[in-house]
Amino acid sequence: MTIRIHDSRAQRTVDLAPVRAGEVSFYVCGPTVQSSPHVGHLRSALAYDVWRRWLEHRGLRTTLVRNVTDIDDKVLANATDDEAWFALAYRIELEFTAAYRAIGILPPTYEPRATASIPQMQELIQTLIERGHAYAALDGSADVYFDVRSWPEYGSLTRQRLEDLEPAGDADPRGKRDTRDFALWKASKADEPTTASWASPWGDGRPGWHIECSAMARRYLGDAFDVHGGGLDLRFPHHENELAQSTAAGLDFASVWSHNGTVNVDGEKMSKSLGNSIFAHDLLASARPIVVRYFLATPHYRSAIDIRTVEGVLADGSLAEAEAAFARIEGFLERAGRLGEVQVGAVPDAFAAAMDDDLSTPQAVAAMHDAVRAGNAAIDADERDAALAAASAVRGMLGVLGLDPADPAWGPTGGGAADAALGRLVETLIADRRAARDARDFAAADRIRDALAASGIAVADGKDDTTWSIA
RNA sequence: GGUGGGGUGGCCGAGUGGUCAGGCAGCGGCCUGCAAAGCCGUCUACGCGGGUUCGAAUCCCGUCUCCACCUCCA
Repeated sequence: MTIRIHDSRAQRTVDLAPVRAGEVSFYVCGPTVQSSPHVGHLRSALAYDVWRRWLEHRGLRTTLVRNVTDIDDKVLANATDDEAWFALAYRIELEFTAAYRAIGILPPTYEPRATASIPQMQELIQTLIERGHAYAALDGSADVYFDVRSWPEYGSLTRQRLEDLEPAGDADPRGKRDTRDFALWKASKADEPTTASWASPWGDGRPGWHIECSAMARRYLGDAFDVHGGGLDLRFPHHENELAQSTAAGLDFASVWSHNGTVNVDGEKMSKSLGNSIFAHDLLASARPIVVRYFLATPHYRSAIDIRTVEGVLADGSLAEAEAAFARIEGFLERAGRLGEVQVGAVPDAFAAAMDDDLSTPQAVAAMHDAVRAGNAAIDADERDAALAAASAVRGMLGVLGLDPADPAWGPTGGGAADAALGRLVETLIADRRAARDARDFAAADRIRDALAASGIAVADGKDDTTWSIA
């Protein structure tokens, strides 16, 4: 078994060769906790959650670090007199945690906050200065910049030549040797709260955006690790700068650079200026959480996902299609469940081969639908064993994808006095309808069915029994 | 201008040389008292123009076009 993964730096799909045998280490860029989570954040975290589940399924131990950037220009900008920057950051962090959990994303192995690794960042900066790749600002401020001209490999991740790049806009260029140099350490400014300032050898200040990831990846995963992941939009400048910092400091850093695709809405990139951002809250209000996960996990993790609405209604476009497709799978498991207990079975070879090949979930999901169809056909043909075998394979595949409806993560499936009362009521009506049908009084039978339908309850007549479900 | 990724049937979305992706929607059939669900069958494909090849969505050349990044962004 060889697992292949696409490396953005090499621009090709490579065999995954862990730095430490039997263990795969991931560093994934998490959010800057400045405003509520949107679909793009969910998609990115989900992509690496599925990676992790698959690798674990293959018997590899995984360590996944996903950071929380809790100090940043925007965090400071969004703070108010009533809500300090650290209070804002924590409130938003909790929103992220809730959104991740809602769609079944497992907590990372570690989830470090940037503010808890300031000494490690300073150590890295010091190393860069000593090696001649960073310098204190020329204007006497406490700023420290990375010297891009000192590092010939700068630009190698995104294959850009220095001359083609535009100036980095992260600080007053007067203190820079080159406008494309970027900040490692940012001097405290008069209008910034003292709580957002740390002492350093170069003066009070706070870390630049990129250094935190280099420092935390090293702290939790070591000088060399396997996969650095994140959204495609982070490739430049963020990942380019991370790579430059870490390698210029003498670290091996990540073996593979992985980038997940972005999320668009009706063909346009989500952005605040267009006013078309879809927040996790919107998505979860428009579809069941498990369907949201199905919707986000089914396309390949490197392709763009386009969320289509129907005249702006989120629930009616591609989410509705996902609901229909997933309901088909659930319906099969439900029918099979009436024949006997459905175990969590082994995944078919086609599914495993697809997942091994750079996590090709579209093909893996196709294999799952094939099993659903075969299982449904077996039910129709009264082949109980074949039906249950197909169902257990489907459960196995769903489990790996984090989509098993029976997983407690999706909440209790029924139970409670109200559910029990509803069940008895519906069963009574169904018995009445059965009596009417036996008497060939179809008008009465249809009245009962219509009444149930009007309450959102669908009935379906099988060969020997009638089942019902809440639509 | 630089870097990277696309253009596949009504819609979404796989597929790097030769049998089928898969889903949603449609149509026909089976099943049903009628439905629903399910199963079977089925239609419209590979941006355009050349080329290589016995054979191309898949390789080569040209061309049109869309998008992302280069500026905070998962």
